[in-house]
Amino acid sequence: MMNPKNTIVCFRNDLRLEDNPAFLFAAGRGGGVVPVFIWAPEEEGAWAPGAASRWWLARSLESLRSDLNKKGLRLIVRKGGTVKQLARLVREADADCVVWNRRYEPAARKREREIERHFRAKRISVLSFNASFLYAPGQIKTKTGKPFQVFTPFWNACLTQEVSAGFGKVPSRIQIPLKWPQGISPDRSGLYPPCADWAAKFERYWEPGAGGALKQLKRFLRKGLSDYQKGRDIPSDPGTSRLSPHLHFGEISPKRVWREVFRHAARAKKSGMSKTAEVYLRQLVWREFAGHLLYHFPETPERPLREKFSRFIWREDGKSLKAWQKGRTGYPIVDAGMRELWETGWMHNRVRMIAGSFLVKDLLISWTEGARWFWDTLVDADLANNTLGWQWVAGCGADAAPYFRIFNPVLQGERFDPFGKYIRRWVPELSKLPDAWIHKPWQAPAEVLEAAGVEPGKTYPRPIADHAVARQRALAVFSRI
DNA sequence: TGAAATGTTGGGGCG
DNA sequence: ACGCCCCAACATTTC
Repeated sequence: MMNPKNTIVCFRNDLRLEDNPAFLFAAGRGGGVVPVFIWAPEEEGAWAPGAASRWWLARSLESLRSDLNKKGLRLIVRKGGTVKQLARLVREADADCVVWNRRYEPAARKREREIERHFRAKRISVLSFNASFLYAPGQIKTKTGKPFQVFTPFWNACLTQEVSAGFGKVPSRIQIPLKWPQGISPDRSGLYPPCADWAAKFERYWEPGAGGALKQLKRFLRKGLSDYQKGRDIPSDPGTSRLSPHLHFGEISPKRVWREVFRHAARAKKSGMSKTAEVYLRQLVWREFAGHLLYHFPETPERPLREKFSRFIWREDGKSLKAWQKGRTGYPIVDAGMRELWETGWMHNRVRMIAGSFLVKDLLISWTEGARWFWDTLVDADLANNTLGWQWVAGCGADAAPYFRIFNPVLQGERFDPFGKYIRRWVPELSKLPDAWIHKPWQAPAEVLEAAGVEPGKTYPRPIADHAVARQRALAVFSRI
């Protein structure tokens, strides 16, 4: 057999070297390895990466580039037209094989089929792998072969299947191609968001890249996991894993997370899966469920899964939408969440549900507006997770909250932020209010407000909707479906 | 991965 | 000592 020529590894949402099947395949194949990243947002349809995602991506690519350099490899960044660029790279790098890890979003799958068709016709081998899920989308099915639409049976079905082992260590020596194709630097590719000031703040909160992902996992295992069941619901505490952006960009593999959580919990508990580990792993499988649903129902980013909701008439209310986006609804827990999002590119999941419920049920504004805003501002923006989350809140998706499940922002605040720690951090103009009023400043006596320096309507907005009234309205409107 | 309305129970104040 | 009422506290139903 002839010696293999060079192999192109097309990086996508798998920005790591460990546990990366496409990269490991290329490294083990014998020829030189040519790592490339092609920036082609115009190929993502309506869902080109948002501003926060682009900030993360640019930083993560720098990290990947540096990790590759340590192996003597370069990262070739190209812009525009994935098929065209890959075809050029194959010629310029003298390659006979193109490999990648699959993405499962509808637009990405379409692109991958084009790549396969193009190269098969040219006798270039193409090979792709699942690196982003524990179970490849499409793998988990009901007994009748249909996709699950309820989480718990999906979870049970997952548990009957072994999570396959990871993909092994990166070899210490990787063959380098004789000549490198030209690339551009990521900052010339248009990745950086237009408003750099806004994204600059993110530097304080995140470390994109495989190194940062691993650090975050270790931190979570050390500090968050043992009290996860309670801690995950307290938005003022660092009780959640905060792995979502790292997982989205594939800086760490879910298999590795699964393995390490399992091992850590087993060591602490002698045998079996401890309760707290199970609660976390369930969350990880919610991510699987989201990927699975988007795979089987590719139209759901734009349309409700449950048909009946298509004819629901949402309110058009630009003013309220703006107030929600800016964290000026007058409901402290909602505003704190929206401001945390704007400041850090992330929001605690408990607060995502509260803020989402407020938009959809209290304001009767379409979940797609919420999804669009999150898409642009979240560093962990992920089409599958975002779609599932918003359809869940609106009650129009799989295993969704029933229409009458409406969050009361005051009660939720009092239950999950009893001492107002989260509010005081993100809504500082209320910080001097006593705990008893911090979640409902409009009810506070005048002297309390004055002592705290709060002037309703001036220093902090009055509620833009009366929750009790809004709840009745939502019940009336939703019950018609 | 709610909240409000409604129903039930049991202790204690009081005539 | 007894029955009546009030109302927390908890449970169940309804939206």
